[in-house]
Formats: sequence, structure tokens, C-alpha cells
Amino acid sequence: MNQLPQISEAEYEVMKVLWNDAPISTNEVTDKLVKTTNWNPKTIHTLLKRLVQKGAATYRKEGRVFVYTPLVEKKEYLTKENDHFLNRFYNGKISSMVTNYLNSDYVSSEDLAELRKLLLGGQEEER
Amino acid sequence: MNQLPQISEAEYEVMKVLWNDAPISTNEVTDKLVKTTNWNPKTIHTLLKRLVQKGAATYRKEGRVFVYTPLVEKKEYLTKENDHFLNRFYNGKISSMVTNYLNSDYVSSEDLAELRKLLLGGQEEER
DNA sequence: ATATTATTATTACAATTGTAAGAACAGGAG
DNA sequence: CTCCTGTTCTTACAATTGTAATAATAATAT
Repeated sequence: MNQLPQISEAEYEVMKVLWNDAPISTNEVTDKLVKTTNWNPKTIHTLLKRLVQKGAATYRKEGRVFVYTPLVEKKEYLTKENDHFLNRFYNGKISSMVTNYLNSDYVSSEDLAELRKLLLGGQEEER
Repeated sequence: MNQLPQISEAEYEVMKVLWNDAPISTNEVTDKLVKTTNWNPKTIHTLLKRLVQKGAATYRKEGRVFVYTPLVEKKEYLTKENDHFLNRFYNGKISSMVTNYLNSDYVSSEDLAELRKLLLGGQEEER
């Protein structure tokens, strides 16, 4: 059924905007990303177009302007990327990743505390 | 000083062999990878060569054969990839990643149990 | 109606990657 | 010494990606 399209790193930044604010016009997307990146608006247009080609997003004409909506779900996409990452580097086990992290002096202690809370307390929050 | 080279996904599979078994000859690398992948030996040669070009590995002639050794450390490389991944998808927070995981019915319960143990018990193992 | 402007569409181009094939060369077999 | 063969070196080539520039078109202002 699905087979999520492959979304590049730059394209993913655009998807984040769509996920947050869709339906959103070309110009709005551009404005947002020009602030958070150093991309030329033309570049952003290209990325939007590629996302549509790939089936990751769609648009409708609203007046003379295009308004975009994502077609792939963020959660589904993240799950795919998680899997891929863990399989590639940690044999599919998130615990191995965490182990590496614990040994690397690169976790902030808040992050770590939060992790503990998650795993001890109720892990059934829906949001 | 460092600036780790960028190692592609296929190249990374080769690096794993080097990390495990270096110093290791072209043919040994090839044999191993031919078993675990569906790559042509020629492809593996290309990958080895690219790794050397990139400075991720080096070799010495041993008789008429090349023997390879990694130049980048696995742990260092993993740390870099972790960071990159977490920044890209989870705002740098491993706890966010775990949250996503907990909500995704894709963690095995053993993996989860292990994770709990890690975070509760002593996290000061060196190996 | 026409010129200007805003928007979308087409084209560009180098680097990286996956995936090898073919050429060159060096050592061992005869 | 010459040929075969195993090993390394050079070249290939399409897809994807980052990063746009230029062209076409539609709407607006005059």
C-alpha cells in the first residue's frame, strides 16, 4: 500500500513546515524557511516541487497560488527513519543506542532524567 | 584536527568489517561481504578505495596484496551519527526519540526491558 | 490593451552514491 | 622468457541531492 517516499535531508526540513502549518502556501513556506535556513527562495521552490513529485506532498491552486499539504504522516515517516537508523547502527536495538549514549558524555543530564522518568512512570501518554 | 569523513551507507558496511577484523586483506573483506550482501566483488573494491580516498581507512602492501586498517574510530563515528540523527529528527533529545518509540508498538519488550535496566542500574560500565 | 510583477515551470550543474566493467600490471607456471 | 591469472587502477554511468538561475505564464496596474 504505502512504501513511503524517500525524503532527503533538505526536503525533510520543508516537510516539517508542512506538518506544522499545512495547508500552507508557497510563500508562507518560503518565508518560514528563509528565516531558519540560509536557503534561497528558489531552492525552497525546488524542494517543494520535488516533494510533490515524490508523492510526499500535494497542492491545490487557491486563486493563483499553490497551497501545500503533506501526504505522508510525520509519525509514520519517523518510525521508518528510526528503524533504519537503529538497524544500520545498533542492530535494531534502541537499548544499544542508549548504551552508547550513556558512555559518551554527550547526553545532557536533563535529557537523561527525562528518559528515566519516561521509562519508569506511565508511558501511556497519547500526546 | 579531526572532521570525520562522510561515510556512505554502503561504505559503512565495509567499515564494520574493518573495525571487526583489521588488518584485513582485500580478499578477506570481499569474502565476508559477499556473504552478507549481494554486492559484486568489484563493488566492494570500489568501496574500499573510496574509503581510503576519504581518509576513513588506510592500507599497506603485504606481499602483493593490500591490507586495510580503519583510520576513523567506530565510537567517534557513531557519536557523530547519533548527534546528527537526534538533531535532525528529535531536536537533539534522545528522550524524544524514546517517547516516539514507546508510542509506536515497534519496540520489542526485551529491548524495552533492557533499556529500563540500563537506566536504573549502574550506568558506569566501561566496556 | 500593454507593461510590470508575482508565481510557477523548466533547465542546470557539480558532488555523492550505488553499482560495476574494463584496463593495466605484477608474479607464478611452464 | 612468456603467458596466464589474480590483484589493483581507471573509467563509467544513472539516480539523488544541494543549490539555484532562467524562462514562461498569469494577474495587476496603468
